[in-house]
Amino acid sequence: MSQITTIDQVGAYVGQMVTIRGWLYNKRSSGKIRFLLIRDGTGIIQSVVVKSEAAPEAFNATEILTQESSLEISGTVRADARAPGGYELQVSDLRAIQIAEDYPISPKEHGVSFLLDHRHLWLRSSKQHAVLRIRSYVIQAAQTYLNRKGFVLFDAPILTPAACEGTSTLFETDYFYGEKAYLSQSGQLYAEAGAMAFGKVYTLGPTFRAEKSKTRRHLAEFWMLEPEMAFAELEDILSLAEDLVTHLVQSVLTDRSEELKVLERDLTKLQSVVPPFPRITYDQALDLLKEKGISHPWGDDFGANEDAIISEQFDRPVIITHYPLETKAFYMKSDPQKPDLALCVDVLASEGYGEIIGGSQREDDYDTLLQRLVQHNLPRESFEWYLDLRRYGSVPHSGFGLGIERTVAWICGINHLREAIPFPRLLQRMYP
RNA sequence: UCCCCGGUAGCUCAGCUGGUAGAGCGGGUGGCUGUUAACCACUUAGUCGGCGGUUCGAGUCCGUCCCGGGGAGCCA
Repeated sequence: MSQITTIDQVGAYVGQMVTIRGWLYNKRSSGKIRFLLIRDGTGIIQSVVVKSEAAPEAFNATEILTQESSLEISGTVRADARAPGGYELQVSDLRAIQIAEDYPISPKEHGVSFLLDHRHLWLRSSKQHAVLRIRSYVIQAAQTYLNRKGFVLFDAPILTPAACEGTSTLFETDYFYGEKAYLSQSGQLYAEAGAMAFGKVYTLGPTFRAEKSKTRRHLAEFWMLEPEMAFAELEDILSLAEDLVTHLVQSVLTDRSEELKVLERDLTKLQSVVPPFPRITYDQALDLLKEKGISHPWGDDFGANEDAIISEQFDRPVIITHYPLETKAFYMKSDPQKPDLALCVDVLASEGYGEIIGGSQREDDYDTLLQRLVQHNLPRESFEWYLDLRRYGSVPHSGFGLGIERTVAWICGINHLREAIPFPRLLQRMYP
């Protein structure tokens, strides 16, 4: 048996014999010469089986190989411009491990519903593969970035006793002894406790929303990255958000160019994602909408349409701050200059991808926070621990949440969040 | 919860004003020594989402339910 390697490494073995273990992606036959496209998770390579050159058993094996059959294949690596990827394998030996039967996903077109029913197999196709590799890389790059800045990974619980924000609908489940538990919609409140302990923390994990959202921008289960910093004001997280988003986009551009190519992503759109991002206030956004002929009442949050029109005006993500306080969550701090505004931020991705970041400076005064809890009809008992953070050494602090799937979908240029997570949880769909 | 669109072969779809279902792909068989979603020939393939109604006759019209997709609201 020759040197076992992976497809992404074959360039180092030109002229040598190697063994690849993988699956049959597609095959073409022209009688006595057969072309097998093999994938192994790291890439795809074309293998050429010529009757006069390969072992007879190897040539015969190509006969029975069906799409997605698993196999082990040995041959000489050759550079050839005719092969997709630039290298091909001149096959001398081939062993089928398992013959796949009636693989449902053909290289032709399929509908969304069918593909989602076969998500466990759909993951193998090259576009999905590229998206999920970029997802993996985005999460890794975000963590590397934050770790380097001195942030501590601080995992928040998923089972929580009550609403974090008191706004959205939560998934409810049974806890012990008749108690109820709710799936977390945000790790933020816990991250605030972490910030008071460690200074700078971030949570990273799944969050859950039980709203019956039925759009391409919503998932019932999605991943969120939530940095939280003590001794930080709104301005500090605006810089952090801008810097983090830039870092993610530029890192993918340099380190995941192959995947972006598979996705046929317009790179110029990503290349322009560099500081400074435009920063406008809610009031300025209203003016901007008015210029476009849209009158939006002061006090109302923007809908999908407004977000799209605002972000269209810029070639990079836009930072919107100072929304009306009354529409926002109870923990947001009001602007001392204009108390009816919140010290908060939304970052809208470019190209109409919508909100990828939402954050704020947090209310750090005990009495004000308590008053706001009451205003929002939230049960004080559930938040005693949270109030403690303002009793014992309260400091100005701020943070935001970055939606992983929205960020990945935007970077990849795909039009639905369901492709940005391995197994999406949607309103009508929890299988597979 | 509301609004719009859809459900016909394993997949993607066509099927006009009602007259007993068709193409491409896939599967199968055969051919081809450089294919690129290969190609060529032959072949296989259906409770037309369910139920009820109108009609001599319903994939087609009506009612109703189920399932899916897109959007609104909510938000990452």
